[in-house]
Amino acid sequence: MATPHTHTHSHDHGSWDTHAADALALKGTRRSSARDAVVKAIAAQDCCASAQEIHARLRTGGSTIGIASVYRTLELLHGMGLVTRVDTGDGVARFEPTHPGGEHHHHLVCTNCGAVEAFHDDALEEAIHRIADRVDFRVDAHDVALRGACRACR
Amino acid sequence: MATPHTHTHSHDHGSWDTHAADALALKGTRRSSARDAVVKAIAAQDCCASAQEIHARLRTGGSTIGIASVYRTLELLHGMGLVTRVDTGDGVARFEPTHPGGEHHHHLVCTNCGAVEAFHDDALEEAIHRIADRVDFRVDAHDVALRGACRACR
DNA sequence: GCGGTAATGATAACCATTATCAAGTAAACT
DNA sequence: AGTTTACTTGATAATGGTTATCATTACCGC
Repeated sequence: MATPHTHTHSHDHGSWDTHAADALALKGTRRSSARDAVVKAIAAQDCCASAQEIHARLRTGGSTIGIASVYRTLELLHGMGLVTRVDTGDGVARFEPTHPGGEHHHHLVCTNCGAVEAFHDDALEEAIHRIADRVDFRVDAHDVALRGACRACR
Repeated sequence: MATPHTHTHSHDHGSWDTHAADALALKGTRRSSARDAVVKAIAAQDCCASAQEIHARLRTGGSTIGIASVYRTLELLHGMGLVTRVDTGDGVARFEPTHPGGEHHHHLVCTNCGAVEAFHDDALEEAIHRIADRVDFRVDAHDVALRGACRACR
């Protein structure tokens, strides 16, 4: 039923890397260091990150990538469904890898400090699938956010 | 509790209109035409609307309200929990009345044309309440968005 | 190697949202 | 009623994330 969620940040994220590379090759995009860097950065994320955060992380790591390339790559990946956009409510778009297997998580957002945690729940997924079947809408994706106070802010 | 001011007294207990007016009076805010106009506009909404949309609607209706007052009022109402913020993913914040009874809906967002529809589902609410009980987080609110293609865009 | 062109990085432009501030006004107090 | 106080307003400047522009770079088929 409900699995406790702790991001171990191990090899369960490893396949997204090649999945994304394959999809990009199939689409016929050229190879570039900027795009590679962003894809690699996203593959290393355990949860969502904003364009600015990814950019800062890369620059700190010695890259000379421009912020525009980060936004461009995120837009490209998002359009291809390789990345999921997460809105935490502060007006900043965050992104995280979309796993090919379909497994994903949702978010707990602290309205006080802005912290974001992930969780997964099968009953929730089941309920959403049932809804998708009955509405007059082709549902491609879904996202859920629970808002409140994290342990530290409570 | 006799309010010393003349305002359309609706005896419809549970309506958002009077609920909001009571909450504002309790908080001790002054009465102003700008705030009244925004509250009235929100009360008339069936679903979410952005600050700019509310502003445009009011100006079209002859009001001289400034955009800043719309944002200020929305911020005030949101802080009081009278209004719910909805992020549809296009980077603009939308708001809709938070009903005192707790009944609420979620959204179907068309990723093609941006249309937003509302839906409600008891099983979904039940699943979310169960999650709220088990996580190490004080959950105050939640929102769900199903994304895809609406009937017209499909 | 060459050439066409996708992709880049710097930066200007864009736009929703916020902050500022002088003027307006509701409520309290004579 | 007049006065005072400070909350509120509307116009506008400032902020900040995101997007568009553009000259330059560099990938890749030939």
